[in-house]
Amino acid sequence: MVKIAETAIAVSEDETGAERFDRIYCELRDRICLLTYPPGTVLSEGALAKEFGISRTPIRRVFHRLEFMGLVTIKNGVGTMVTDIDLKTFKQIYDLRKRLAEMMGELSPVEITPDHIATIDALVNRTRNLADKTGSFDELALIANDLQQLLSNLTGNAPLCEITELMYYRVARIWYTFLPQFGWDKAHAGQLNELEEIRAAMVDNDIRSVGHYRSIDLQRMLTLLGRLLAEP
Amino acid sequence: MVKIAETAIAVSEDETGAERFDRIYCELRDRICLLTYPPGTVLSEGALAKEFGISRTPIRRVFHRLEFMGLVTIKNGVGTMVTDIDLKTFKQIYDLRKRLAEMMGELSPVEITPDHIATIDALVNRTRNLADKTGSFDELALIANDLQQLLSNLTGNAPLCEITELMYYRVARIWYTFLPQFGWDKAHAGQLNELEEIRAAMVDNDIRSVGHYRSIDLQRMLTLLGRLLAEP
DNA sequence: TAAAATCAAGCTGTATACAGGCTATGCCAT
DNA sequence: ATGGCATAGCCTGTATACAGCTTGATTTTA
Repeated sequence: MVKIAETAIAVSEDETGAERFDRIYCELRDRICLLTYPPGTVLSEGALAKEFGISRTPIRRVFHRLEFMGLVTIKNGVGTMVTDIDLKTFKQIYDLRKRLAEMMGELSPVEITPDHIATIDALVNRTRNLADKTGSFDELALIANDLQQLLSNLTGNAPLCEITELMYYRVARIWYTFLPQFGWDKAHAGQLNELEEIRAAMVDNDIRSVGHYRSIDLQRMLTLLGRLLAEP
Repeated sequence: MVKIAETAIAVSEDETGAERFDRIYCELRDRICLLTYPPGTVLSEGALAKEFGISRTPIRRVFHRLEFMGLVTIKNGVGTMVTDIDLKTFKQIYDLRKRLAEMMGELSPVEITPDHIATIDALVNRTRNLADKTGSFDELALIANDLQQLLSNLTGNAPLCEITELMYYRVARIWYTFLPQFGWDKAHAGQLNELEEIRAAMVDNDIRSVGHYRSIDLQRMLTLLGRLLAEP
């Protein structure tokens, strides 16, 4: 979760080692994706160890995972730096994600349950409630994260889930960077539209269409981005 | 194997930390993929640390990477065990690899250079030389590894390379397990055929066909496997 | 005899001290 | 004044001792 305060509160007494690892990993990942740590930020093992009240060892493990996810670069003697993604790679990943989204409906799709519908309904409502809260890009990003997680669960092909998630988090903050440039109304309307389209497809138990809409939305992002880069 | 002796010799004096990490990582990965460590094998940090003449710390880092690659499972208090892949997951990954192979020719394909041709020629020759060396499944597997690496370099889409490689190594040993059941002649002829088809496509600078042939070969493997499982 | 509790041995997880690498600052020589 | 160099301070990398967990054998008890 994403809010730091909440996370701190949520720490249970009898937390196991793996749980703590996941908690800290998600925490740092979200800080990077929400630009709390913008690209170029130097993360110190020692400082974070002190913040979380543990030693450097588990923090190092989290760092190595973040490095594997492509979110940081670890350099001996220098530090651990939040990566910056160039536009070329960004486009490549979006191309890839478009294809992966379409696969979602084709490789081992799962039956859609009322739980799934309830989840997407909640996301639609959260987004609707943001209609007049101009500039709530953070909340928009959190909804996008949850949508990604929901869509991940719509295929029984576990490796495809993994890969989709990997690519999502690798570019999430770049998307977040450009969000304000689209303007609040456009960004909000776009996301609401995608959510409603996906919801409709889910109600019809038509996962192929879900993937199709997702793919269209990724293409839309690429088009918008290209226009933004051409204008100035 | 990756013979231990050779590896030991190959260690240069001024090896950097990252280089040593890669060396040990590749070594253990290959031992797992070539079934030197069959599924279920328990790997001990202490034992391997002693073998490589270092402490447990860097070995642990390698273990965590292997876990991320899906090749081992680390359990606190128990040990680090080589994973076993069920057939369902195996099929899912092959389905995924088929799609990824086709993307190779579509997403940012690179220009094929004489170097690439030389590499594929060498692989074809190595395979031809195995014609009458019945049972050299190890060498066949090593050639397959090198082919995978070559194909990875035929797309400029780096994330696609990563993912393709990830999925390859995750099922490599399962493929290797079934190889003897196909019989030497069939296994050898199949691989030689794939290599020659891919070579021809590369000579024509037709990466799309390269991916297509690769995809066909993956499908052939799935079909053969299905037949094997149906017979007994 | 059988079931339950105990203990021992092995493993990974953590903390910590120390070694090694990088960088910037400041001094010294030119 | 400036270029080169030494050095201090930070960082990550490594080694190691210890804590915690799991499992299976052993002993105890009903």
